[in-house]
Amino acid sequence: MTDVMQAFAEIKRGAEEILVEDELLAKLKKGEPLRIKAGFDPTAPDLHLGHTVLINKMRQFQQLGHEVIFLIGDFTGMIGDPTGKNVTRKALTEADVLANAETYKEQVFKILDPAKTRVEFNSTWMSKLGAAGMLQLASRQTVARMMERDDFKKRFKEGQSIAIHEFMYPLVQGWDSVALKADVELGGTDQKFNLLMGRELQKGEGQRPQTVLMMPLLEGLDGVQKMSKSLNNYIGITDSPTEMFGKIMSISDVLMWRYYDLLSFKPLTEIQAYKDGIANGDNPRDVKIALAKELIARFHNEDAAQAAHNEFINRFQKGAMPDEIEEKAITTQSGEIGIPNLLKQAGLVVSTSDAMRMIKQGAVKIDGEKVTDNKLICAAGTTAIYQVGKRKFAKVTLS
RNA sequence: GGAGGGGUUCCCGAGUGGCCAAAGGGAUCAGAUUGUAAAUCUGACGGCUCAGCCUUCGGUGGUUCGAAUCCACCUCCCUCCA
Repeated sequence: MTDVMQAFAEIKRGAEEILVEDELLAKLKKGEPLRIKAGFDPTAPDLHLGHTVLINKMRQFQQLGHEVIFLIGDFTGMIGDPTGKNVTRKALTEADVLANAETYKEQVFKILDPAKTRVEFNSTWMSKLGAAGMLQLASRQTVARMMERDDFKKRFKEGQSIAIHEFMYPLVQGWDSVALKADVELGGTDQKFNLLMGRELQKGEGQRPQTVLMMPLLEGLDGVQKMSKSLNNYIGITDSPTEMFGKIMSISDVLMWRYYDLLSFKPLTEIQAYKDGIANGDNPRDVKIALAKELIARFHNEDAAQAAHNEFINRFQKGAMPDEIEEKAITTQSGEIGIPNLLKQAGLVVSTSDAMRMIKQGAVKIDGEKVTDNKLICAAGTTAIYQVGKRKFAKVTLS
C-alpha cells in the first residue's frame, strides 16, 4: 500500500493537473500495469528539452512497470493541431513519416527504455475508419462544444480563420484513446481539451475513461514564452555539448529552478538542498553548472559534460579562445580586402553594415587585438584568428 | 452576392503628403559590469565601395517638385448581412 502511495507521489511530481486524481489512485491500487498513452506530431522530429518534460514523465511510468505507448500522430499530422499558427500544412508522405518516426525513436530512446516502449501510428486505425466513419465521429460533438476550446474561442473572437477540418483534430485524438483503450493519457496543459475528448469518446464506447495527466509547458531560454523552435529559444537534445552548456548557463537564475523541477532526475530533497545552499551564500552559477552537466550527460555522456564545462571556464572565465575554431579560406580579388567584407565572408557578421557596427562597438579582434579602424585593409597571404564578440571566431586564411 | 475593416522594417505596433530608414515595445547583437552567455546599465539594430549613397511600408500603375501617407486596379486576410 505504501508502495502505491509512493508511486502516486512520484507521478504527481511536476504535473500541472490530473483529471481525475482519485480515479488514477484507484487504478494504481489495482496493481495492474496501466496503458499510458502520449501522442506526438510527426512533423517535428527535432526534439528539444520542452518535449522531454513529457517524455520524462513517460519514463517514470515505465520505471513503475506500466505500459507506455508512444503514439505517432501521422494521421493527425495531416490536420495539424489548431494552434492558429499554421492553418495549412503540407501533407507528409508516408516515407517522410517513417523517416521522422525513426528520428523520433533515436532521440526518445535516450530517455525511454526501448524494450518497454510500444510505438504506434494512429493512421493504423484512422485510415480504416473511412469517410462514413469520420462523419460519424464528427457527429459526436457539437460546434458549441468545440468553441469551448480556448484557442478556437480566441481565434474566433479575434477574427482569425478556423478551417472546418481543424475541428477534427480533437476528435481524432480522442478516438485514438478509444482505439488504444488508454488508461492514462499524458499531454501538455495546452492539450487539455483534446485530452478530455478522449474521456468522452471512451465513455461513449462503454470504456473506462482515461485519466488525464497534464505537464506544464516548459518556458524557453527567455523565460517567458514556451520553448519552441520557431521562437528560437530552445535547447535541442541533439545540440552539441558546448551549445547545451552555454544555453543552460544563459537562463536566468529564476528559470533554473523551473528547469530543475521539470528536467532533472534528481530527487526533490537534493534540489531543496541546492536552494538552501544558495540561501546561505552559494553561487547559483554552480548549481546551474550541475544542471547543465546532468543534461549533457543524459543526451551525450559524462565526458562530454566535463569537457563542455572545461571549455566554458576557459572561454568565459579566463577569456581564452575556444579549442576548435572553424577555418575559412577567403580569396581576394586584388590581393587585399577590407575588414568589413572579410568578416562578412567569414560568416562572422551578416552584412558589411553589421561589421561596421561591430567595429564601432569594439567587438572585433584580430588575434586578440581590438580593431578600431573600419577601413583596415587585410593583405593576402596572411592567416589570423578573427573574433566578433565573445562567441564568434574564425581562423581565416587570405589568398 | 452585398456592406465594411485591414495588409508598415524579425514580431507586435505607431505613422494619413515633405522634419521617415519610419515612434514605442519585444526579440536579437555588442560594450561595460559581474557570480554566469544570470541580473543591471549603455549602445546598436535595411543595404553598400559607410561622415556619403542606394533600396523598403501587400502588388502594379498614376497624381505631385515630393507618397508608407492621395487616386485607380489587382491580391490576400477579417467582420457583418445573405
